[in-house]
Amino acid sequence: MARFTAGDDTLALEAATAVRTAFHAVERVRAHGAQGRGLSSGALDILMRLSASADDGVSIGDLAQSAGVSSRNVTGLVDTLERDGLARRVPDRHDRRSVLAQITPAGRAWIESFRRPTQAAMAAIFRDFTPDELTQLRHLCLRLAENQHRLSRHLSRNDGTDTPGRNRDDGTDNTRP
Amino acid sequence: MARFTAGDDTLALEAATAVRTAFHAVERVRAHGAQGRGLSSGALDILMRLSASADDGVSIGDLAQSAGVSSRNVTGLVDTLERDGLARRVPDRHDRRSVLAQITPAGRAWIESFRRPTQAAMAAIFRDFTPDELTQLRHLCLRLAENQHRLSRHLSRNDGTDTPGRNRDDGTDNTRP
DNA sequence: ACTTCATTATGAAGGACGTACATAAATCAT
DNA sequence: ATGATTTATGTACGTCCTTCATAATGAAGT
Repeated sequence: MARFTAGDDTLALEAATAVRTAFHAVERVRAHGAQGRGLSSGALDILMRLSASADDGVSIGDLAQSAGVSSRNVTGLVDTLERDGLARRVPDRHDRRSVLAQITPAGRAWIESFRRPTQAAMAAIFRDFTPDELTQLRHLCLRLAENQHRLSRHLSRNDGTDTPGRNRDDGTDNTRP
Repeated sequence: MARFTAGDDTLALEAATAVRTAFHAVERVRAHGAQGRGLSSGALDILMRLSASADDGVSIGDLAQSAGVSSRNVTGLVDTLERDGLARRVPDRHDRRSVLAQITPAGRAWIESFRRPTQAAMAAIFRDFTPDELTQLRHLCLRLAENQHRLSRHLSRNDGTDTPGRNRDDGTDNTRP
């Protein structure tokens, strides 16, 4: 399905479209699996990152950078998690501007109980994928993300605006007018 | 990045997260490439499908089914395309309930001029992917989508509600309370 | 010490996607 | 002919994500 045009350089476009379709597919199944549990995909992403990180928390900016979204967005997602008691905010004792987000015990419990149905859903959607194929898919996707990161860094560096400054950017186009 | 927990059954979860990240990466680059052109990802998806289909148009429902989203959503996206003059609605002479969406010459022109910058962007984000890897990625993603489709069909069939009817569903959970 | 610039998180506003439910028109089934 | 079903869409809503503006804090130069 969706062959679109028959070119040879269309390969990348087709792959991109396929990634989009796959994302929607995963999202749909995940939403169904976590039904009632009511954590949306963005919030879940952040919660997983918190769960994987050190216990003293991660700053909003670092979360934004690793998730590849704007920091404003992460603020909102952490709001959601905090409202549900799955995460908390603590001040950063080294930089009082910064806010560290931590996962709470309730958050860990949530993940634990969330693991089973979600993994069932994932097992279903990844039916007859071999472990090799899984790792391959994961590897390709992460390379994609890495390329994007490098690319956006490159773009934001010489994008006309002659900001010679540091610009340790998070991959977001926040620098554009 | 994002190893999360060290299990063996976590592989699927990691792959799913990677797909999500890859999707965001592609979206970001695509948005940058089409900057000013202002077609959002959903609308673009529909436009591509229209461009690939027969000239007499595709019904809203068929579009929804193939794109894997609700038909209401497609209605909105076609609204957008129509407002921009890239698509038009024509009545279906065989079924007067149905509405066929067609791509307009302006739509084709848009795609033509959109092809170059977007392919440049895609080439950039797929840097150092071999053609084999591209097709592999595409293949894996489409298998994912196919699994989801089958899965949701299966779920909606015996989901408690004893609708013995035909239920030629589009993969959406429209049947749920 | 004071000023100036950079960064951090967040408030405010908005666009887009996507969903569920309800509705009108048209078709199908009996 | 009557009732059920399908089709698209109106209405209402939630979430994600963005940009711009702002207050608090840090860093650095004079």
